[in-house]
Amino acid sequence: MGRWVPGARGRLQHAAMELYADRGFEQTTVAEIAARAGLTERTFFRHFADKREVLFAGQDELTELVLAALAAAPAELSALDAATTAFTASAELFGERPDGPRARQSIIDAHPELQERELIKLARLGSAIAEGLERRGVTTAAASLAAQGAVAVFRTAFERWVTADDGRSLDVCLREALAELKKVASA
Amino acid sequence: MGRWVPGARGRLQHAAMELYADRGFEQTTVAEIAARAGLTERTFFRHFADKREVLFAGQDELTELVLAALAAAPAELSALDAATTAFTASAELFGERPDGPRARQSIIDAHPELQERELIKLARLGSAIAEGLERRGVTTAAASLAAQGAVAVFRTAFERWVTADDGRSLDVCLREALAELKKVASA
DNA sequence: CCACTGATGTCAGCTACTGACATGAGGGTA
DNA sequence: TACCCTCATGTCAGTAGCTGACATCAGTGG
Repeated sequence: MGRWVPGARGRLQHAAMELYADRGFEQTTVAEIAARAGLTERTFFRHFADKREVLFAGQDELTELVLAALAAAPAELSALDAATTAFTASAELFGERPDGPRARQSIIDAHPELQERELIKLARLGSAIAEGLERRGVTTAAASLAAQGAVAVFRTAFERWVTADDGRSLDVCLREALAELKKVASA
Repeated sequence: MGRWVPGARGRLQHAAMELYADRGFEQTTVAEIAARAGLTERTFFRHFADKREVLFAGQDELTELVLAALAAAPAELSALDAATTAFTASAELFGERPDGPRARQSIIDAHPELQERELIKLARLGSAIAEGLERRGVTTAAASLAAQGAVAVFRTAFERWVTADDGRSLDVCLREALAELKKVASA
């Protein structure tokens, strides 16, 4: 057996989720999270840049998935269609049932500091998508607007998927939201 | 003459802008800002909730201006058109020349922590606009998407206005960006 | 047998932020 | 004039997020 129990990072994430959900983000200290994970505060900050980041560890994978899907999208799709469709690939990350994402999202929704972090992650994702669109030949301005539109569609779809009781897939929600955005923009 | 030099709040804002611009946001301590303004650290936190908020003091006025303009917009305008046009009223806040806003924006652009704050302010502005649209009879989903679209248009237009050398007005930039979004969404 | 690596622990320190209490000029009132 | 009340600011002590420097020691490879 090794010197340390393996999976420190995962234990920290798990402990943080539980404590943030139980007593709230501000009422939880990093020392408490570390203790619950059987580690020290210093180790927490070696795995995560700050107290919020522990909830956003999967974000980079999301970006990679979406970018790969975007690069693989048929060339004849419009910028907005391509970007939105690329989000379909994110289902691979979230899984079939929205239960897990729902728990995490309810923590974020309850704490403005966490919303700030989520927003900048989404903004960066949007910038990455815009770059991906430019690589497809879309002009800079159009790419930026299409990317922001796609992110708005994703947010809407994700919220609906997480909230809804019916078993609609994220994919279906994305298509619905995309259609609504197009309708809104052409009215 | 009073016990204190008046204008404490303004002095704090001014000192913070200068120091953030000079040595960067993280390298500036609140104690230094307060000292430059002839006050104490404690007083800084009585005027501003945290170290970032000092740069975002005018945000509430922006929201009020835009909401008022939205309420006054002709009923026959589409949701997206109404929301975008409402941003025209913000010119009253920014002034004719982009020099002031440009300085502030370059500070924000250089510091992720400040971008986070800016993003949540914009998100809240978007939510407020969505509510305003619902009051005009737009459905919840369409209102949310139109509001996010309008915010994206505003961001694009604002950046262009602040960056550009030519003397294009914010108003013109808004119209351009709106046309581009519509084009992107209908392609 | 030894040197090196790398995840973790320990410790000291800075700074953002907060609560509790003190201060004292301005202004109103008897 | 004497009194008191308000309220922006000061003072002080304390919590907690976060960092740098250094120590520890199982595993690994030579």
